[in-house]
Amino acid sequence: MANITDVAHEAGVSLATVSRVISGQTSVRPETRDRVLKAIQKLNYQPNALARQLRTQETKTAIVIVPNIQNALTHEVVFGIESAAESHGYQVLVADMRSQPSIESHYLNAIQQRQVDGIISMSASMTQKLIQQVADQYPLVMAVQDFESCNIPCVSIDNAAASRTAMLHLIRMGHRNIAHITASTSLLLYRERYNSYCQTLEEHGLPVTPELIRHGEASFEGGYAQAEALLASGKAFTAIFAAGDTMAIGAIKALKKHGVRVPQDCAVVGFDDIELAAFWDPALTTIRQPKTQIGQVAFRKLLTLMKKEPLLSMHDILPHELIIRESCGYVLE
Amino acid sequence: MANITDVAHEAGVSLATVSRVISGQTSVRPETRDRVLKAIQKLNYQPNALARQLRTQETKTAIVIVPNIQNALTHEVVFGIESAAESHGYQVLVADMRSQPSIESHYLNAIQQRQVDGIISMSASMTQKLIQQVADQYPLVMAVQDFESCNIPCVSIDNAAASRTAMLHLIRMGHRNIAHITASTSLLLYRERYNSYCQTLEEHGLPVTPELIRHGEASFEGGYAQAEALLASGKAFTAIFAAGDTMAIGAIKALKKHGVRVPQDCAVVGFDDIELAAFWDPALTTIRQPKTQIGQVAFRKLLTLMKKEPLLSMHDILPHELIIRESCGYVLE
DNA sequence: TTGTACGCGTTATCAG
DNA sequence: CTGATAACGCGTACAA
Repeated sequence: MANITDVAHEAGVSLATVSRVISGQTSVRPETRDRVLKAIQKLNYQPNALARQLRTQETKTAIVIVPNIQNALTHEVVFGIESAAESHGYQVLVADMRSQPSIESHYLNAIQQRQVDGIISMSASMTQKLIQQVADQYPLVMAVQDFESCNIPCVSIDNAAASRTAMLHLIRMGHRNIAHITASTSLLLYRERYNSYCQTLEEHGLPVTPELIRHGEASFEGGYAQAEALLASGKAFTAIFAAGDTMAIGAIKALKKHGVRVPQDCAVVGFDDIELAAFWDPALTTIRQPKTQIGQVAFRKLLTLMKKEPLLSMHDILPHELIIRESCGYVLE
Repeated sequence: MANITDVAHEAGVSLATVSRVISGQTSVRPETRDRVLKAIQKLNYQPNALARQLRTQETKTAIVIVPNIQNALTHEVVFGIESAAESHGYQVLVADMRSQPSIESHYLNAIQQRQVDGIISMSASMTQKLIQQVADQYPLVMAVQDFESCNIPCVSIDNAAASRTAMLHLIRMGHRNIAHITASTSLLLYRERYNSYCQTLEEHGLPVTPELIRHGEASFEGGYAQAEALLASGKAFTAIFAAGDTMAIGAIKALKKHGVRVPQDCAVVGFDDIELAAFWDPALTTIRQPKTQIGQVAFRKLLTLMKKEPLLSMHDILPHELIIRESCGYVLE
């Protein structure tokens, strides 16, 4: 494979000139430039990225850590990151924690070994202390997920407000016994949604019934199991607020299985607005996160960090949206 | 950030010795080794991957091209690739064509610029000529997808045999009017399934009805639209063989919407066995591809290519499996 | 067993 | 506008 010296030789110039032609930064005499370009063509020359990166000390690459790329939410955010990255000449490298559970060390290595210039993390499952340490040393921004009272740049929606939106929708439709299906509140994101659920209930003088709150796995199966547990508890409820669409969908399946009609007998509202939400039967009423936008903003934030420019804000809050479909029935404003 | 020279200085040895300690190849006197290790610890030294790669001329990285990582099938295969890669000390870089439609040039660049050592492609959407060219020059293996009469290493199931299995299941259950929902036969994989559908029908003296064969998009919506077209055609059918689970699921939804019960009024069999297949209502009877295994075998094949060892076989055919669930009713052997 | 010196392929500085 | 040359950080013959 041809290298820059070969090209220089072929074009009858010094390798410095070839470099100049490639970078296009400084001016080169048109005829010289043409000769070089011809030589590049002829030898099918491609600059060696490694050598360039070693020299410039930057890889133009960001790594993004995701809990599970299979997750529809994650995927859209990554899409946003990639589109923003591409328009700035950056590559992105996706590290899926599902494939490599010891990803902490893995991505730490990636940045310490200078293989990437920055990190976007959508996972909050490692210790806050560790990630804070990394964030102190290297460009890092959290997306979707966040930590409590920390000093790490972050892009997300206002989970408390979004949950409140969902709950108000349910309450406005006359529901008084509203159950909550969620995942582990060790993740701030679920904690915020849970707290907001309780608070909104209280604000409206509605009871917070422990039996109607179930924590489980954030998956189809998790939602299914939790809905069954709800049914088995014997406590009456006419609505479920699920802290994620997969759980909501699982719950709907369980309800249907047990002869509970959705939305007639029980309304369900989800969270995230994954692709399947619109296709499920009944179509899911849910809170939409601006997934692509979160990704784009996160990358731009990372970019200013990588350029060592000052951040305008530590935490960017993007707007959420209530998407009304079939699973709650309709409400006329 | 400390480099190897700093460590050498700290340990009072030459940088060559440090390098030896790190690689562990040649022998170093135990006390010297200890001094070096201490220095590494103290300075929190991490070798610069770029410099190392530039020097050794290999990145220990493979790139995998996927049409859409969101696809459940794709994702499992990638998982298999990653697990095999990890156990051999390789990293894998996933390039999603959805994010970067001009991926051809992209991955070509990646390997030409020496950023990766090999390629696994799950996409057959670029021209065969181009990919053949690349395969001639660099380590490349196809997975899941394939090209006709080409000379590119490949790992997949036997699509014709698998379709036959699905069709035989339907025929054995007494179906005589079987429809086929599939995607564009410009992809060999769908062409093989389609041909096998026709052939199996003919073998059993059953009619091949053009109106009962619909080509569309391989998605929920595609399957939905195609099933509606089937219904609208007025031709009678009691079963559908869908060339993909997403299409099968979309079709089931359309059938239900139009009052056709599955499996009582119409049986449906899918292809791939994606995660949702088991969770959909009714649970989908389908052909399972050994997704993880395909990935693992593909990586091992790539590895022998990268090591410049001879390939034992050009095309590895892995076994498929008929998974019987609810969407066809049950058959007693 | 250890150290010296060169080269991997670039970019950047400094003369000319 | 162009050319020589010094890094970037590492691995490895070769010599000691």
